[in-house]
Amino acid sequence: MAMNASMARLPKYLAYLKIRQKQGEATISSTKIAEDLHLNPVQVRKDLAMASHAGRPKTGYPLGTLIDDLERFLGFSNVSEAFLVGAGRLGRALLYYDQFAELGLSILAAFDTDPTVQGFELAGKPVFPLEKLPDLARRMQMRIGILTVPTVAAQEVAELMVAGGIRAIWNFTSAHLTVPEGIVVQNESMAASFAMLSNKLSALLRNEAQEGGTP
Amino acid sequence: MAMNASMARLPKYLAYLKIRQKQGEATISSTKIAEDLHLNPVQVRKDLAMASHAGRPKTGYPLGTLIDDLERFLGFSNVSEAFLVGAGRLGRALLYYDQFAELGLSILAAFDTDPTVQGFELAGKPVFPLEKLPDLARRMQMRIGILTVPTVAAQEVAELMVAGGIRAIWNFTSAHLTVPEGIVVQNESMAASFAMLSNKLSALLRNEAQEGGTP
DNA sequence: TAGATTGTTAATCGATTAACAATC
DNA sequence: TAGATTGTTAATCGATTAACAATC
Repeated sequence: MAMNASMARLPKYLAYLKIRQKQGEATISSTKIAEDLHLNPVQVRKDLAMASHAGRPKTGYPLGTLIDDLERFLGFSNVSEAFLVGAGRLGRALLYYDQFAELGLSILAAFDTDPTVQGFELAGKPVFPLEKLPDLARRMQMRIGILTVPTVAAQEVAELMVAGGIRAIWNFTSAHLTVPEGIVVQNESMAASFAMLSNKLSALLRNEAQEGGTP
Repeated sequence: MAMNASMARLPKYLAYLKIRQKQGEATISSTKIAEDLHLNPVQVRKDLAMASHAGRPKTGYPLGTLIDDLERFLGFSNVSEAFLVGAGRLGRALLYYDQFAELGLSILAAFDTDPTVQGFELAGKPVFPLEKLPDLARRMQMRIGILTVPTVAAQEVAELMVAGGIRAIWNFTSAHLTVPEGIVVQNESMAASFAMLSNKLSALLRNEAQEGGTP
C-alpha cells in the first residue's frame, strides 16, 4: 500500500536527514520533517515505517539509526552496477554525474556505434562498440541498462539489452519500448514532465488573469 | 479528474499518433492505441477526451484532427520560452537537446558563474553571467526557468529566478526547493526515479528466486 | 503524571476500470 | 439493420489524510 509513491519519496527524506545530521541534530520528529518538506506528518510516518521502526514516542526518530535504515532499505549499501548505451551529450552527462555514487549506482561501461569514441574512456569508463553489449552484459551478469540513444534506435538497443540478460531498463529516450514479460522499464520522460509543468503554469496564469479581472 | 496523470500521458499518445500517420493511416481506434501502448482502452478515450472530440463511433479518431487537437491542447503551437541556469554537462545536454523544439520549448539563453563560458555560445544560445539573470528575465518576461546547477547552489539560484519574475522552475537538481506561493516547481528527480527502478528490479528478482525454490 | 510523538485503523479523495447506452 | 466504436455513469482500487489509541 502506498508502495510506489512512498518509494519515490524515500530518497528525498534521506537527503534531508543527512543535512540535519550534519547540522548536529541527534533526533527528528515527523512533524518537523513534514513542515520542512511540505508534506503531511502522517504520510511521513507511514513512509518511514516502510524502512525503519526506530521511531520513539515523545522523542521522535534517532537520526543515525533512521539514516542507516533508509540506506539499507533503498539498497544503497550493495551497489548496483549498470551499462550505459549511447555516449552522446545526455549519456556523457550521466557518465560524469557524480551523485549516482550516492544513490548506490555505478556505471561500469558505455557502448556506442560511433567509432570515434570506441576504445576511449569517458569519466574513467571504457566505451565499447555496441555489438559487444549482449555478450559483455551476459558475462558480467549486468542487470541494469541505461538507455540514452536517439529515439529511433531505442527499441533496437532495448532488445540487445534484453538479449544480454539485462532486466531493468532506465529509458531516457522518448520512445515507447515494447519488452517481454519480466523486464522492468523505468521511463524518464522529459515530454511528460514538461507537459505537466506547462499545464500547471498555464493554470496558474489563467487563474491570475481571472482574479485580476474580478476585483 | 484524472487531470495530472492524463496530462502526463498525452505527449506519449501524440508521439505514437505521429508515427501511425507517417505509416499512412488515416484513422485509429482507442482499442488499437491501448493495445500498442499497453493501456486500458477506456483510459485512452478518457485521456483523449480532455483534448479532442473528434472521435466517431464505428470509425474511431481521424488521425490528422486528433494530432492537431492534441498539439493545440498541449500548447505546442505557442512556443514556451525558457532560461537555463547552470551550463555544466547536464545543462549543455539540455541546451543541445533538439527534441525540446517538438515539445514547444525554446531555451533562449543560459547563465553560469564560470567566466570561461560567459560571453560564448552553446548550441547557438548566449551564455550570460549569473548576475544578469533577474534583470534579463524580468525584461524578457521569462516565465520558465530550467535549473541544472550543483545541488548546493540550487536554492540560491531558484530565489534569483523568482526575483526575476520566473513562475515555473524545472528542477533537475536533487535539492528540495522552498519557493513562495504561486510558483510552480517541477522536480525531475533522478534519485526518486532510480529508487523506483531498483525497487521494482529487486521485487522481480526476489520473486523469481522464490518461485525457483518451490517447484 | 502530563505532554509529546509514534503508528494504526477508519474515512476521504482521486484515478482507474467495468458496464452500458448512444451513435455512426 | 447489425456491428463497431465512442463517451459517460457507476464501481473499484489505491493513495492520502483524519482521528485516536499506545507509549515513552
